[in-house]
Amino acid sequence: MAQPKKAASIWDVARLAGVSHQTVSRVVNGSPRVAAATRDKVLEAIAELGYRPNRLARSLAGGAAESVTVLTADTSLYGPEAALRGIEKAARALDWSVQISVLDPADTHSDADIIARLPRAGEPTIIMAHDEPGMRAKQVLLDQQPHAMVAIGPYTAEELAASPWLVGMDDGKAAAEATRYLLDLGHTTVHHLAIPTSTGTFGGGKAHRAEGWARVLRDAGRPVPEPVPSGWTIAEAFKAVQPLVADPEVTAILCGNDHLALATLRAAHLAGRSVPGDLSIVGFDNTPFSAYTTPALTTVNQDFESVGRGAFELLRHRVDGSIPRPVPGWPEPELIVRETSGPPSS
Amino acid sequence: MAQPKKAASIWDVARLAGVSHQTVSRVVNGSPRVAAATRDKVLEAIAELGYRPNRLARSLAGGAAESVTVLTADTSLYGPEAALRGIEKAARALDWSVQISVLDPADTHSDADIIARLPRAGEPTIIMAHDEPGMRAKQVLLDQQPHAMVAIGPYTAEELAASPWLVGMDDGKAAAEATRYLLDLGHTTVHHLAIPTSTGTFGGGKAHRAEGWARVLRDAGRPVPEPVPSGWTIAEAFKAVQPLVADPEVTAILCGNDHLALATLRAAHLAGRSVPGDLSIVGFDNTPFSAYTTPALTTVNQDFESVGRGAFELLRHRVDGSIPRPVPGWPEPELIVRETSGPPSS
DNA sequence: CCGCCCGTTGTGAACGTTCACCAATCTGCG
DNA sequence: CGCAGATTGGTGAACGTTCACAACGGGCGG
Repeated sequence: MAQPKKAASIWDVARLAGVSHQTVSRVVNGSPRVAAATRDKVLEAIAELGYRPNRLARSLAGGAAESVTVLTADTSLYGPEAALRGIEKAARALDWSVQISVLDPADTHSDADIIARLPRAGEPTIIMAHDEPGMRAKQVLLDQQPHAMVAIGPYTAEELAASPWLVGMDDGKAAAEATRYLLDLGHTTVHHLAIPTSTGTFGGGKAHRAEGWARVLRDAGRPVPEPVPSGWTIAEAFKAVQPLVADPEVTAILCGNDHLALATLRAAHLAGRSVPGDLSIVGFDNTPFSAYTTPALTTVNQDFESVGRGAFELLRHRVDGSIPRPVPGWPEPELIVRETSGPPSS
Repeated sequence: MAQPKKAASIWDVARLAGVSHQTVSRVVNGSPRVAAATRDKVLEAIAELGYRPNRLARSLAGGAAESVTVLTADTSLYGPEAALRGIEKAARALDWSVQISVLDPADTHSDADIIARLPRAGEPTIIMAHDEPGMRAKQVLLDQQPHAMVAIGPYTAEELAASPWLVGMDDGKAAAEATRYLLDLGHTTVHHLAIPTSTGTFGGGKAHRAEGWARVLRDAGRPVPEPVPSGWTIAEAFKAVQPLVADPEVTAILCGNDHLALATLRAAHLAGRSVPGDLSIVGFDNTPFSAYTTPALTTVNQDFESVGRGAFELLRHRVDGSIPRPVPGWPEPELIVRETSGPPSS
């Protein structure tokens, strides 16, 4: 076995089993309208030749897609990486193949560039990119193949209910919870080190982290400090957060994700401010390392892997109406209090 | 534009341009044997219809593959994740598509399972999995399609030279360098918190981290303590390393990667041992967070992204002989001394 | 002025599968 | 014993592309 010969096709199996190619196709696809005896013959031939159906030909001939393309902004971020993992797992369980395509802002200027990135028209696609090219890609897909796309992102329950192609969690609510927690601890206000958003440094939907944070402060009648914009990398965050940690008035910082929180922790340490004594720091995402920093990060747990799985299920439903619409089921974001948060020093 | 109509095919373009489908094919593939006037007509038709070649049909018809499958163990590990990023970037630049397939030990028992995981026979594949199913997958591929596969892993320069389908770095050498550094600092010996390997807790090739570590100790005539096996997760590492940090005799620990090092750092902190005063800790990989822990991790930098790019280039060369064999070009692993290492307290 | 060759274009057959239909063979019932 | 209806199987045409080869036209050498 295992010659470098050409792979067996459906015709080879048919010849060996003494049936037509169509019968083989039926057996392979588990059609009920084939006699048991015939099925056995075919199965035997399949085993003998080591036949495996050719995905390409299958899709070409208009069969089921059995393939997803994941359009993502950056696989080095924890969120997308975890969601991708969830998608891949779910896809693998059903024997779908997963394509990945990174939407680099550097070479994604026009809609044409985005269209060119799509492997083929109608290819089922999950998009998780909240930056500018990502939003544009979403729009393009929505125009071209709304039935074969799903977008992952931070959305409120209402937004999710309104758009059947959306999947995600309400980051705003989670950020609000974290902010309220810090306020309850006795902090006068909470500062925010923000991740980049699609529309600049601030804003986006109501479900964005910065929005939830600002909402709580406003509702509580507290001053709403200007959020400090950071890039995605820890190095950028470290630089951006300097003025914040240097300011003794600042007693609590809500960070856009755990990487930014780590940078903040480090910056605070170097600035000689004790955490949580002088300064409380709260992260976002519950990235695996966050339980093991010193002190351990207080953060908001997010089950991105489940969201990824949910996105895949929804996509399947949309692309093939016969599958029941999945009920979005994953844990709500949840604040995990560890060691970087506490009451202000007085 | 952007109707949900069916995508234009090569025939549609041909009809509109008033030429044959083959001529369109020639234009699309940049064949030189097409008159300029004809080419323009075709190009115009292409633009008007928004035609994009169908990858599936192209591969089916025996054209160039333009597609790689990455077989990996776990995308949540920094190494594979970074290498995948490198592969994806290189592939995207050439407009290849990237498929990803995770080799889960849980559902990869027999060779048949592995074969089933390959999208189609002859599909160019890069494999980066050093665990048991990974090794088996490598063997299967080597038997079936040696010309269309490349494996990434820790290999010595000799191993790399001997096997034209191998790509990687000599982790053993890097580990040796780190160990020697600790010895030079004055430590009597160095302990090792080891990542899982293909063959159990220890061993594998000469280029494995644990091998390089042990070699240096032996050569220096130092006691070679039993390496402490850890799983891949930080939680597992944290548990596994407890006896090590509790033992006052232990003054230096080389960790199999930065995640294990972070766990060790945390464990040492909780055990009341100061770092680097009582205990030196050295990590591996220079994971992005490692410069921002407190104290900052001394570690070994690895340019996995470049390795990934190199693997892709090699694969291209192997699958299409006309491309020049790439010279493996990426930075050697390099020790980065930060704050977690120092002389023993004595 | 004829034939040859080159540059250019067209024709037909793959590739491996599914889909829509049609044909043959059984079953059971009147 | 015949016939409707179910059950099972086969046939041919798609899908969108490339490959191998044949055909057309014009320029050039003899």
